[in-house]
Amino acid sequence: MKALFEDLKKELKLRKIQLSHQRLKVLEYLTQNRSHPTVDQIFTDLHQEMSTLSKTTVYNTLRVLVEAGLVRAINIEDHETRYDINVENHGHFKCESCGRIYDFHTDLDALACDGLNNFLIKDRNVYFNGICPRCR
Amino acid sequence: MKALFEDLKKELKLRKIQLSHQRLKVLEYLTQNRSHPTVDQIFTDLHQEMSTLSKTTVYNTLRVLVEAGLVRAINIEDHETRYDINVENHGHFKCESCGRIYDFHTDLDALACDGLNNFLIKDRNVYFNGICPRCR
DNA sequence: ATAATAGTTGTAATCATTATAGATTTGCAA
DNA sequence: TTGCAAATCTATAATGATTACAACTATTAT
Repeated sequence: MKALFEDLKKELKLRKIQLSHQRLKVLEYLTQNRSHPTVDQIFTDLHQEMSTLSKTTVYNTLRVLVEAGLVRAINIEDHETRYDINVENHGHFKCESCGRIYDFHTDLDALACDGLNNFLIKDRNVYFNGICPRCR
Repeated sequence: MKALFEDLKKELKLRKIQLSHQRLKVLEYLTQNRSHPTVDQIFTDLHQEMSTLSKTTVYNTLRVLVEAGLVRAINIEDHETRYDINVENHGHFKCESCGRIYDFHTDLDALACDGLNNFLIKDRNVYFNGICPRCR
């Protein structure tokens, strides 16, 4: 199911998280830009139409959204965190050549993992690296 | 199979990578400290016995070892890379409470992944987050 | 309406990592 | 062995993403 802006707004209301103008804009941006943007990309784009927006606010908002479980942080790259509105079960592939990050479907719950009895698993991430078809 | 220091040395020789004193020390450290140390931990510990060691050398050495495929970089945390001498098929679990990183066995190759036809997969990482048994 | 709380902003600080340049060591040929 | 080029190491400076902070603004509750 694609996460819809209106549904996400309801979700935030339910959790008693204030729907400020800035937060809604960031959330809307993420629903419209599913290419796993960085903070800088989000900030730069939104700054065009909201000249008073602060980068700190983008950081704060993303932290709130991640904590609320509406957004997923991707650390497939060592140096810069990316954000994904899609929190469903899926993996990420990063092309070493062009840097693009692709989603792929995979069933993480089906992944057998010995040695994690009695562990409380809250979050699962699968990151692959390699070369994408366009770059081969 | 546990990676043994002597075998790793041979592997480096085969690949024509110089076995400098510093590189061997870092490699030996990793075989003896399998708790996924950070650069800072490696540097601080080795600095005790090699007072002239530079942190830059630790960074350079780790890059060489990762490129040679002898060491795996772990980016389960956003802010600091950890290093693992174990490059076999396994996943990492990070406890949100105590910060410990656990290995767990899992067969990544068996992970079905739709949408990656024609992708050249070079590396697979699985990161889980949650609470470990000690902290529950 | 007013006070208290939450959110935003801009700047400064932090901190892991990388760049750089000079010093040292190593490998190899004469 | 000697000498030289290439590789490695070291110390310091620079970079750049993220966080801390303090003042300001908006929202909520009484």
